[in-house]
Amino acid sequence: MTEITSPPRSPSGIDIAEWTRDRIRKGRLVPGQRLVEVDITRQTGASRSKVREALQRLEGEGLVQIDPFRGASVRTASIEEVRQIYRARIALEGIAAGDFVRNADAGQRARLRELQEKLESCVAGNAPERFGRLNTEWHGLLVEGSGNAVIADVLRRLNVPIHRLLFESFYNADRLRVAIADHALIIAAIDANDPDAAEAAMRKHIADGFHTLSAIDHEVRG
Amino acid sequence: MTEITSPPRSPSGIDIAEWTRDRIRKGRLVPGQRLVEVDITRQTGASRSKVREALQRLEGEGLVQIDPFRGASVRTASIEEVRQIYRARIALEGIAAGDFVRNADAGQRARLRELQEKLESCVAGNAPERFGRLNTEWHGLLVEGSGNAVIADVLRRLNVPIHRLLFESFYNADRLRVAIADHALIIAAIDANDPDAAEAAMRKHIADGFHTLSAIDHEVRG
DNA sequence: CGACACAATATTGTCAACAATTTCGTCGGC
DNA sequence: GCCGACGAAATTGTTGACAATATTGTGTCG
Repeated sequence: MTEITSPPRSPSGIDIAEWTRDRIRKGRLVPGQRLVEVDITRQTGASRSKVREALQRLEGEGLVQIDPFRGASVRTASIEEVRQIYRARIALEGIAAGDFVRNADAGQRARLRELQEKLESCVAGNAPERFGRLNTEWHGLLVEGSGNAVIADVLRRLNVPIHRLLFESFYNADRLRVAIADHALIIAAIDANDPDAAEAAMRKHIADGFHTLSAIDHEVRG
Repeated sequence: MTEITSPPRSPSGIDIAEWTRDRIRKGRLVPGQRLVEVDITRQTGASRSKVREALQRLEGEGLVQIDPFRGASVRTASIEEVRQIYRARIALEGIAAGDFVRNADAGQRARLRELQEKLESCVAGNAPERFGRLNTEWHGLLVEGSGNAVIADVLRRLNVPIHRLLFESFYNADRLRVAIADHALIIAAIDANDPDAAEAAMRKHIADGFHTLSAIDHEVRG
């Protein structure tokens, strides 16, 4: 062996797919918005070929929709699709909670409790945005601790179309308190080393989250 | 209104992504195999740009892996990844079985029973390939009847990397009989209108499928 | 014979130009 | 004022050429 093989450096410039993904996540690009190739070209400095490849990739990931001769637009999730996504979340995060009990190490358990305390500190201060971020982190940590990268990846993708929704419900102080109580139940089941109880509690937590959402939606539209 | 708006016809030629996806599913392209752009160009008649866009899309779908300056190759699933995929299947097909009880109409229930009878006819004839196809259809119909297109889509993607594996286990006659018995249990739960029992039976069915697989793998490699 | 340097080839990365199609604005008729 | 025809602009579809990198082949030296 002569030399450490240098890691193959990426082709060049910034990754358009990542750039776009970020802007969708941050809410800078709203659902339904059209993604004009030349605009992205101007804003990123990349050529159209790269932009087109990135958009195709994003359609593969299910983030954007491409219509012939009409280009790409940020995919919109209908109410029915949101329901279906939540159903998938119930299944996946549920089993992940059970697997967290089975597989997570002490450090991950500790970090989960730390995050929980931070979440609790948001209740008094009424900080919904911060709560939303920490909540995302909490759920992410739980899935990570389950030791299943495939499920983690699927959940990341499923969450993108409903990213904004995940934050909106936390502007209601009651919802915050209920969510924290749910988390506490899940953590209790984890501490008791009871996978089934953890799974059941997580399922209930997410189902409640959806019900809160549909209530909001009903209010807004009705 | 002057004329029926003609559906926007697709740009041109065949869809490279679909063409490649098919060849992967059919086993014509094995995991790890490199996908050279020019080769696909020659075989499909498309230009390289379109091939590149298709490959990017397929990487977005998780079917292929693209390394800088080395191109695309059919993604290989490690044993650990297969385990994780099965864990996700347990969660998703489990909840789908429960939702089938809640949402499927009479026609879908009838078709499920029809397929089951066809599956049973394979046991005597010892037709593993046919059994594999019908089995895929059976599981597909169940998810379709659950009324959740999101879960159906996720499962389709998850199944691609393990497509061959799904067939291999059925070359064992015992496994065929066990699988059919599992299906019968699930159908019994459906007929009894018991979602929880259906979910539990489906979970067990898929978990058993994975155990059979790991046994085969152990045998082959050990 | 094996290891290394170096050239030749194969393959991927990038870009700009042109063609096809949609979208938008304008104008005339009723 | 509304509707359609029609042309201009905007946008996407497609292709080919060239640059950068990796892979393979070859010959020389020890």
